[in-house]
Amino acid sequence: MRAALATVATAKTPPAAVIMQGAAPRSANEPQGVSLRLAKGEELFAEGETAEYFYKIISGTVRTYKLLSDGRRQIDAFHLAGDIFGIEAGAEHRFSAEAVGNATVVAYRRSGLDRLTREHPGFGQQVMSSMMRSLERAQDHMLLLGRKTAQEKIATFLLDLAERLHEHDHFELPMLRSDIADHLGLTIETVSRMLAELARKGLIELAAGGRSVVLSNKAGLRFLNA
Amino acid sequence: MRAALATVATAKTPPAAVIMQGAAPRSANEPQGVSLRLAKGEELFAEGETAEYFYKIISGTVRTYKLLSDGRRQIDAFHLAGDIFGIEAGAEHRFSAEAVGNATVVAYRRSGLDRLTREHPGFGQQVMSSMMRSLERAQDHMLLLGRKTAQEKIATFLLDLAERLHEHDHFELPMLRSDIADHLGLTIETVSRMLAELARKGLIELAAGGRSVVLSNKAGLRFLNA
DNA sequence: CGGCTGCTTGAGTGTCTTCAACCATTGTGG
DNA sequence: CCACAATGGTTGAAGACACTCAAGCAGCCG
Repeated sequence: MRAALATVATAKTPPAAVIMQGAAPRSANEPQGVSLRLAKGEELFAEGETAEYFYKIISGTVRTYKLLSDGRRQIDAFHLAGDIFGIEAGAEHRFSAEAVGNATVVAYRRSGLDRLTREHPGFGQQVMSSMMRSLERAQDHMLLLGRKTAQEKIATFLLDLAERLHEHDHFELPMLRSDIADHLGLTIETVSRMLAELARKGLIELAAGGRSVVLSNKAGLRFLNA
Repeated sequence: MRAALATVATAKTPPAAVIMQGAAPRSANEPQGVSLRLAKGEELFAEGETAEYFYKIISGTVRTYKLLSDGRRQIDAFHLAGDIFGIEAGAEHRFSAEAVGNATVVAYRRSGLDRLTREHPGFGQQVMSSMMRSLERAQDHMLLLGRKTAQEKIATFLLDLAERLHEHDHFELPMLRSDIADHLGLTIETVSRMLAELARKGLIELAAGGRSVVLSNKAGLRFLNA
């Protein structure tokens, strides 16, 4: 899935060529970063690579995931506009990251993080609280993965996504069924069936090849949220 | 499960009576805390409560967990000696915490955390890196919950526990089958069956009412770890 | 000794998966 | 401009893995 280096921006070498494409926002509280355009499916970094940068999403969606040796995949999170991800305690990235669709991100040098948070306290807050939120999301997700039924998983996922996209009751799914499946610990068939079932029950409406979702009965969905 | 307040120490009111019981270690880098003795099953705090303190384990094991409305439980982590837990981004605890067996912890006022990390930089590091480790553990655990088979879950769990207990190949399980089940997203019967199966295959040995475990073939277990 | 708690084991069931076919949409080349 | 391949999604039938229900066992404590 590593995108051809010939495309828009090469994820592996942010510097030079790309730095021109988009200037990073440079307010008082925001340090300088390098803007990157990612094509659909393009890889930002892979598990085990040295973590030189961490990232903030400007637009689009990025998935971070881990693989088992036989190819089973767990997507631990979808990162949306404004989210920060890729900060590591150790030297290496502990998961891989790819753009779900076309996306724009800003890359910040990890090496400068200490100094950076000192010089831009607001940004430091942002990084810290983003890590906290990651942890909280991970904890909620463990409950989902370990103890919720397929239907509850889908209901929770849709409600959560609507909120994070700042949409009330209608939005487009940025990701494929296979992404949703690997995020919720299901198969694509089960995802499809559960969506169909929620639609049959009148809790949601599906359209546009199953990518457009209307939450027609949020209370009903929340009930499934247990 | 909230322990009777008559027992050793009352988890809900650390101050006064308890502060005498054990003095917190007071090195240059470690701020003052209040030492608490917890009886088996005693509750430290509950989901939704105001987070006044966070904790560091001196001895024993503490489980943190979330519940669904119908009682389904997900134990997100077991905390062992040296671990720090209970730090929250918001005002409230986002999960509940109980002692698995008898345990000793030190409680630190959360309100002083900012100042605390400034005055005791070493301790600040400890808190930060402990949060990072929590996040990493959570990410690994999501992979386990979402994509591993029952047998793989048990193998991973045993290897991980041995490492964290600083044991090579023999240790006592501090927790019940029901705790293991709720941590791994299984039932107690499946936990029991998988342990029996690993024993039958010669990868582990069980004794002492199933609480004593010997890892007789770690390579074999690691293979199941995928 | 008897009752309690925790663990094990067996039989049957169900939820989700696997395997497979089919359909819809999109993009490409003749 | 249409044919056709490719990708993504749906639906059905069969199967498997883990769950539920149930009984029995072991260790522990009063």
